Amino acid sequence: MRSKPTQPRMSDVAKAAGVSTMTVSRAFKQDASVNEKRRSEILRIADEMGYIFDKSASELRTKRTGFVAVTVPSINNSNFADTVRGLTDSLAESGLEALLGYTNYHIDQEEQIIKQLLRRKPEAMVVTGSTHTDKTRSRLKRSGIPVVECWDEPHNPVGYSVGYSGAAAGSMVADHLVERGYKRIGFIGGHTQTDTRGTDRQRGFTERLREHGLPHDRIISVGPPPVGMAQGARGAQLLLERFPDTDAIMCVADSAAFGAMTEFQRSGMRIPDDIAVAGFGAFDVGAFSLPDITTIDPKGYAIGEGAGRLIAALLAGTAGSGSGSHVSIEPSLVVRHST
Amino acid sequence: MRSKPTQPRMSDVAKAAGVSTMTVSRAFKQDASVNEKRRSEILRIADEMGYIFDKSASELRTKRTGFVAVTVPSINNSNFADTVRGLTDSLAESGLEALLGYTNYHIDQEEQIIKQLLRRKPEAMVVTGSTHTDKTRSRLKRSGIPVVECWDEPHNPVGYSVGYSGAAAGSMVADHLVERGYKRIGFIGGHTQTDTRGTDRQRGFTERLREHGLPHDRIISVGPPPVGMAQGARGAQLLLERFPDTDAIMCVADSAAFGAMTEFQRSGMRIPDDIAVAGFGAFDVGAFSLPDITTIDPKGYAIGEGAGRLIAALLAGTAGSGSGSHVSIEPSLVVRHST
DNA sequence: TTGAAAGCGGTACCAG
DNA sequence: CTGGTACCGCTTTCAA
Repeated sequence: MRSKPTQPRMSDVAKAAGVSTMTVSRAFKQDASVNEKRRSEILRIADEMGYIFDKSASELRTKRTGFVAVTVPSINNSNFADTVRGLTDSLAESGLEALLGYTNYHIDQEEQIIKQLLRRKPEAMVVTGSTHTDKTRSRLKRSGIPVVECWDEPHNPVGYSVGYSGAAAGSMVADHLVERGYKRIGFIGGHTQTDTRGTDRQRGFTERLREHGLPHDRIISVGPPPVGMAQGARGAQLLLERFPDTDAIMCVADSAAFGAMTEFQRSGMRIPDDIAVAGFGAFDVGAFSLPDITTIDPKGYAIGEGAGRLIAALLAGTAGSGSGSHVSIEPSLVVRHST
Repeated sequence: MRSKPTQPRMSDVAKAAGVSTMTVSRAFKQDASVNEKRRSEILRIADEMGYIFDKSASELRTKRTGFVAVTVPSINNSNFADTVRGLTDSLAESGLEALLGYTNYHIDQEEQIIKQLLRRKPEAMVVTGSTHTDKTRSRLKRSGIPVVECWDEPHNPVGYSVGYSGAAAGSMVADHLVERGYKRIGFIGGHTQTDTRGTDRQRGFTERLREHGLPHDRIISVGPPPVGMAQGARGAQLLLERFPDTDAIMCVADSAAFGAMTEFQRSGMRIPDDIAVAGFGAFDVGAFSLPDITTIDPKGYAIGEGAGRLIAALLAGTAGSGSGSHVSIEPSLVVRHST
């Protein structure tokens, strides 16, 4: 039985190496001036002792944490996963890490998560969407660090933003369906209150239908996000009950589109002959399904990458314009066989 | 223009509230003894000043960070997402947070991530799988904190573990296919070197085929993980080239199974009449596809929950048995129409 | 290139 | 219930 299983500190390493604590500290820095031979010797000894650098102590003294906090609604969504990858990759180039929190699509949970993350003093903050509680907004504004809102084009931005207009994306799909000759077109989405980005798409979609002089009231709401396959299937049932002569629908996400499409197929309908189906998000499932599903590619990786680059520039003081600037990422229509 | 935009410290709040720093510190703790009226007053003032508690300083002094580090291969996989949810939920009951890192299915990346996470002094560490670099193993062992390996039944455990035998899961599927009368059965999976958990399933699967006296060499390897829909589709093509008379396959994951199944369907084959398809993971896509896909439910949420409870017990000193104990989560077969 | 001392912002500990 | 003091482990600063 060992007497004291306490972790070694930097001073313990210093003692073992016969140098001062400062020299050990320098040995652990990239560019500090230490005798090279001595440095490798120190690192060897530290490793041997099982020394683990204490980030809390370092952070307290340097006031640099080297990380960016990120909040996403869900960790199981390929769009947000792409954004996190893009962000992680681009931040890595500046030696920054990303620390992830997830909100479950609830702005109240977001408030808690952001509060906790801010206590760790991130160098910048990336959040998803532009709908936040008042407390969150004021905390972010007062935090003194760069804030980037992703996946949206905020009307009332907290700071910077990287994304696209969800409404514009919705109208792209509407135009496409109208061009294809569909006349009785519906939309399946989530609750207007909670699925805020989905509601933007819906608004752009139905608004454009109206401009084309088509009915735009065939809207099915299937509950709070995430709007997945089960919700899409349920939405398809509701649509057939309420608007049985619908000839095309857009779903708020590809997962829902797949759920709806397979539900239609189960009831004997053919896609797109009996009903056309479009989605959003360019998820894998819509690329491999039978038929494959027309969708919008929102460029999730590019959004994350853009946010990461913006932050790197801001922290390096290389930023161009002033606060509140927006980086636009243009989504693209991907036409496939379901329409 | 303000002169000094520095964030207020606890002592600033104390000054503003006319109390000592200690009293403010106590006001911020759950169960500390402070005059209730004074406490709410202090919290109000702190909020008004935009004070943000400094976790680094607190951690340094208390040596408690209140978080558990978790590494998962991918953030875009519903199985791991379930585990993270289960873990987060159960840790929350003990007032602990989960901090997430992801490894991209690479043990070298895992080594880096774990090194970084350990510097933040987590109270415990949850990792996915039981394959790690030697450095990672020794770091984890020397860290002095509880370590839980998830999603596996390690032969050579680092500490605790919560999961199931991948091989046993594989044999369940083999038994099912044999029972259904299939004779020429294949497997589509990832590289043996990198897709370690998938390889466990494959071993159990082919081993059981051998025990049934059936051919067990119809193995298609489609590259490193993640083995998704594209890989499944490619695997289906390769299978038809190499073993055209195959009458059933298991895929290492439902995503791959869906990719393979739709590829078969595109080439005119019917499922399960021309070929049966089974997957693994109980992903949504296999529940809504046409036909729906027979799979194994690995109970990802339960794994996370189990790990969280184990950690909570260990940190509270309420743990039962000694080091190296394993919590078994039994996966279940979900029979659907694709077999 | 190296070392000594002070201090980052909280909290353990002890006194009142 | 409240306050004073020392100190957590590392790094800034200054001197050698």
